[in-house]
Amino acid sequence: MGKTTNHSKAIQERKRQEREKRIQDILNAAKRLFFCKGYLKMTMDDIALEVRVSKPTIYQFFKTKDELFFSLMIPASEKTEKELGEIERNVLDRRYTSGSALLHEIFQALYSVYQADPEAFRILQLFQQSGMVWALNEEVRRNLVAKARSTFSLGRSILQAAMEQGLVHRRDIYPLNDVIWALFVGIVQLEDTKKKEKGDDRFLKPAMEMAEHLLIEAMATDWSRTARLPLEK
Amino acid sequence: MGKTTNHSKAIQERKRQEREKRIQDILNAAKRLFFCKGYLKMTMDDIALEVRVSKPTIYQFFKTKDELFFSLMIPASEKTEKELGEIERNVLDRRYTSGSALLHEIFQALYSVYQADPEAFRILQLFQQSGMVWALNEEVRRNLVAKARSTFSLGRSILQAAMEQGLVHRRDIYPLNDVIWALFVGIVQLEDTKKKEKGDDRFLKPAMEMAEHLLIEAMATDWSRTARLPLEK
Amino acid sequence: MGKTTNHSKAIQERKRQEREKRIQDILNAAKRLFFCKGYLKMTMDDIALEVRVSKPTIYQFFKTKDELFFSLMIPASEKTEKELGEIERNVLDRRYTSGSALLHEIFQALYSVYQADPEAFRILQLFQQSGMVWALNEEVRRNLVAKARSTFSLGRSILQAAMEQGLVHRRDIYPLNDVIWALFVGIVQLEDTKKKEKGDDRFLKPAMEMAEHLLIEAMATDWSRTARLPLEK
Amino acid sequence: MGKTTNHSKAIQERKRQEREKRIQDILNAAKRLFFCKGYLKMTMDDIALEVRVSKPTIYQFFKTKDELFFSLMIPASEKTEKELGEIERNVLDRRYTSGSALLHEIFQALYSVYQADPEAFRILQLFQQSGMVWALNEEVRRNLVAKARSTFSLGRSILQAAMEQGLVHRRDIYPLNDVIWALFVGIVQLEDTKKKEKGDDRFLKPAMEMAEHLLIEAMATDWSRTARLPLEK
DNA sequence: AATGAATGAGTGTTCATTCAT
DNA sequence: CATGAATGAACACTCATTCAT
Repeated sequence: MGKTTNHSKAIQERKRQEREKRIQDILNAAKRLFFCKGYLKMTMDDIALEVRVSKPTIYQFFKTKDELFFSLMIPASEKTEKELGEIERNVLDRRYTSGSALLHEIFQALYSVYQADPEAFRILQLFQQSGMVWALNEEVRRNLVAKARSTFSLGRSILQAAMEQGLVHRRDIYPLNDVIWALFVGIVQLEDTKKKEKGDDRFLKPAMEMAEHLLIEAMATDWSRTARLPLEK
Repeated sequence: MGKTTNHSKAIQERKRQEREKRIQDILNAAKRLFFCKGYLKMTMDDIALEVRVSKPTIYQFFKTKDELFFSLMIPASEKTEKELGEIERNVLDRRYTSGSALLHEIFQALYSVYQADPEAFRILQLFQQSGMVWALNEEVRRNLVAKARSTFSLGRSILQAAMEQGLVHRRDIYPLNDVIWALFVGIVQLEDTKKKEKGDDRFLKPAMEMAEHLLIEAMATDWSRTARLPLEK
Repeated sequence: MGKTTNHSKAIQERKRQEREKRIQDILNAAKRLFFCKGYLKMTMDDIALEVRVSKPTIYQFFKTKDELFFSLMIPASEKTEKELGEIERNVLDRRYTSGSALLHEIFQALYSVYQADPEAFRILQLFQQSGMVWALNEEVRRNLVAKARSTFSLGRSILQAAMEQGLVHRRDIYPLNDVIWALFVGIVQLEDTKKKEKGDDRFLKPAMEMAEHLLIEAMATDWSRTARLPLEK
Repeated sequence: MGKTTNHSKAIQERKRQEREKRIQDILNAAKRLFFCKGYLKMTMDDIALEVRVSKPTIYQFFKTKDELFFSLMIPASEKTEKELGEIERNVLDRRYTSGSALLHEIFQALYSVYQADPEAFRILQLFQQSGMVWALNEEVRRNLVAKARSTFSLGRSILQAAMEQGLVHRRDIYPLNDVIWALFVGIVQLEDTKKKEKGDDRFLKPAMEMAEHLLIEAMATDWSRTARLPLEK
């Protein structure tokens, strides 16, 4: 009997893995197609064809097209939360000795999220910005909005602590947080547009570095007076 | 005979006006619907229903859906060009005595474009960012891309002159220009998303001001050393 | 008063002529377009554009699209009737001394109708054969059918007389008449198809001559025994 | 296990058959409607309604309306080729001892194609003659034109051999071939028109026989001198 | 008489989603 | 589980025809 159990356990495990793999295949295909054709122009047929699976099979894993696309965004969303959560912990533990170091880390965090899964990141943006969010199920949407809220809250918390520790100049936290986020997102989008047009993304990195520099100059207490001159050629 | 002429002239004039008005009505409805439902989800039927006109009537004025939507973007695009063009002329004429004044003016310009027609502005962004540009006619798209290019080129030209005149710190112009534009666009989008969620836009102004402040601090030569402290509460 | 009358008469006359010309222009444009695009694919807009007249103006002269196209066929139809009528009169007057002469004349008649207005001739065929006739008004259709009937009746009458005069071998008149007509029409259509494909109509004439030859050989009493051999190379 | 295999095989077979039947139903409905309304006036809705199937179901089997209608013509086209091919083989094998026998066979062949599927035959004609061919896909059209070319070539080949064997009088092969084809097609069309008008096709057979007779008289070497008189009543 | 503008009623085609097997 | 087949509901775009002027 033990044997049987082990055997069937092993089988079950294999099945689970296959299932997992199938789901991943579908998500990857969906992601790829999302960028070739856009959300509305890409069809379930397209995905099914790409994964070489029948359409109903996709519906076995995802109740609707919307849900499928929501699933695309989860990893990026969670990684953002994780990365910012870590920075928050660090700043609350007073691990940063300068504003520039902190800001660098924040930018690194956001950038690493983007790097880890650029497409997921852009999907997240696009969904939010294009109003597609409103086409989603109530449930799916609430989830998405909750995640976004939590991310923003994390950002404010970090800034709050940083100001209290004198790492960055004091400012109104709400708009400051918005501006940092907007700056990052704006660059990603702009460079994304360029990439689509010109086919290369060599502009993203310099823009990111420039953004980080400007932000540090404007915000970090350790930078303002001393280290400026070398930057000017 | 003079009477007749006047009469028919008057009639023609009225007809022209009615035509113009009808076009405006269509454009307005399209704009509104664009934000309720998005480009692809909104149909020509929707528009026709809203304007209380038959579908073919719309096709009398706009050859295709694409063309209709392109028409939506023209005013914002042209206003941007005009405003930045003026600033360029001013900076070439050395009318600005400080970097902060120039940067303030740039932000004002962009902001005024946005204010004049917030929806058109967002459409412009959305089209570019969502890849819908690629669904447009070759001709329409080329036009759009050309406009964007010209705007960016204008921005770089302004920065170039400003650096040469010592108004702003020297930096690599390309990414700097990108970052400024991205910052502005990012804020508009972010606040736009918020607005959709919460229904008010009281967050836009503070974010804009914050962005301007940060930019001036980081870029303007007249600000760096002296005027910082008062800003910190 | 006489003067006035003359004057206004002249004006009326001019107007009538202009009207006539306009109608001709419309018919010509319609004919041309009919062959470029086919009946259903060609639109009233197309015609209006080609004649540089507004659409309602066309409706002033032709109640419906159908009527317009019916008008296209009238001349060919009438010419056929006239030509065959003349041959009938000749044969009844015993003007033909040989079957070959008569058959040659019949073929000449049909061919001349075709030559006079090849497009009208083909329209006539196409309408009949494609079943478009059934889309026409009852009235218009009846007219068309009546014309066709009269043409066929004329043909039979000619054959009848020719047989009685010993010009052609005796045969069942109904199918014979049909076969002659079918042969002629079949050639026109076949060569028409070829022309569309290859762009030249140099095949029509030889085919016609061949058809005439064969018909004469098979039908004419004056040919059967004697004149065959020279035809064989 | 054998059972299972058999079972699933049987199921698959049944499914294939049902599919085949559905396709046939669609083709039949299309054919019928083609003659009621013509190609352009008949809609996919009409067909769907007739087959009592939803429109998308039709699109599962036929990519476009064009393709559907092209499919209508294939059988007739292929049967023509097959029948003429057989005759060609026979004549090359010197199986025919008289021109009249050969010509009779040719007419029989064409007539049998027509009989097997009169509507398909007429569609073939109509498409070619109405210029609808030009509305088809490049690919579909090329296919059609190729088939037609091959049929004509076959006809010429037969005539060539027949002349060389002294079965028929020597003539210019190209126009002769055209004339035979035109005669046959012309009769079908003419009688088709009559049928539509009067509702019966009792005129087709006599006309066909008359055509065959005339052709044999004019062409066959074995007929010319002797057997004529009995034909005359 | 002539026309600019308007429209009702289609067209072919697509797609997310659901069953029956 | 997986799938072939089916479909309701749209959608962009067209066209013959009619008014108001």
